[in-house]
Amino acid sequence: MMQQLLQQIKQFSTISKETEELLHTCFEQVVYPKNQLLVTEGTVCRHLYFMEKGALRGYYNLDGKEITHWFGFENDFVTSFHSFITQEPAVENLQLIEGSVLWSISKDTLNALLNTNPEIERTVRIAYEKYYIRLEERYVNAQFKTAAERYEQLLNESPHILERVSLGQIASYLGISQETLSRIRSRI
Amino acid sequence: MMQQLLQQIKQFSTISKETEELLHTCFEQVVYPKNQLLVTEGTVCRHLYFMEKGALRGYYNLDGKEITHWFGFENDFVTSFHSFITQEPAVENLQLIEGSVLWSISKDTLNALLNTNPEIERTVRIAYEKYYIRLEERYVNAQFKTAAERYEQLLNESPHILERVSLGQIASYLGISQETLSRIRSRI
DNA sequence: TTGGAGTTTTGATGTTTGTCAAAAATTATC
DNA sequence: GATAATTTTTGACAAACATCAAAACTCCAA
Repeated sequence: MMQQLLQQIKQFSTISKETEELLHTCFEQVVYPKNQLLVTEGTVCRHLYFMEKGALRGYYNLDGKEITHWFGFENDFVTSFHSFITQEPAVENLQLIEGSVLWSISKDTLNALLNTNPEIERTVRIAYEKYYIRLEERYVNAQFKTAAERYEQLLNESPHILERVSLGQIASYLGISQETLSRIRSRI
Repeated sequence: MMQQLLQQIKQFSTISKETEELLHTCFEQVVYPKNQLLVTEGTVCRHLYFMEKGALRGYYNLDGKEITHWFGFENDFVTSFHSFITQEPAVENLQLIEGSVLWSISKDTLNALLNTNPEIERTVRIAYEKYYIRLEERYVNAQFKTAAERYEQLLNESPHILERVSLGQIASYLGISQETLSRIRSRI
């Protein structure tokens, strides 16, 4: 039932049968429709989610425009990390862009797990390592490549994104205007 | 002697006297002159460093140009994180831009600590949380703010960087040409 | 199947930033 | 303290990208 989540966790670090049982009691399945907001700007995010199926975008408002700064898909752990970690109000919104199946765990429950189970502490530590270097890569791309290069990289490495997300949101994610992205596409 | 390092560690998570003793035996002080390379592109980075005093930059080569993508200063843990975590060859160089005092721990030693001491696992997990949200913020700035905004933010939040790093390196860090940065400065 | 909302493309024009070259200022070295 | 090396600034022009407006395309619901 939550095989997919457990499989993903085991990719970070092996866990015992007992820990596996424990996790079963701590995650709760939630199913939400397209456009549902998972996290809302200004409110504290108290849950971490594992995305079993579906897609979402993180965006924030700048001068009346929505800036999409990341996407989440199958097998991603998603939340407003800043808010979830610090328990300060989120500065971003997380919106489902497809009807989605998620597994939810609260901050309190996760903290209790971290306090009592070293295997989980280890798993989370390793997960952060992976997410850190993934973000680092994204940062270098964002800062030091041209719009066309960033688009081509997306095309090569994450073609699924392009099929599931509107052009305007991808342009925003790449940090360029929709018109510029359209022109880049027409000349590739 | 390594008070500064221990103090920084305790900001992440409290540790017992025994763990503190243990850490004493695992970190080694190193002193390097300005311009020394701490990590070299193409070689695997086997050490994590804590910077007690000094400054460094991370850069990589792109089309014959050196792109500086981050700086490290006092109280930062520094390494080529991608290489240190994956033990694959580094794609970047870390160069001291001042004579520096660092505390070094090898990947093997750290792994041994992580395997035997849950307090350290916890501390590292929390350190990653902090470093993750710090990087996330840097990412959003890089992608969605103008060059002038990024410079002003640097001016407000990290004026020490500007005093210790050359204009060319700051321009590179901001993702703009040196000439553009010079012009931004002249009109502020 | 058709009207309309939403999305994508195209055109014209302006702004920002990059590049190349040279001058000015600063710093290092003897 | 004079000279060389490096860093920073300035100028002229080119390229990349944004903005505004309108046209073309998609897609779904009545």
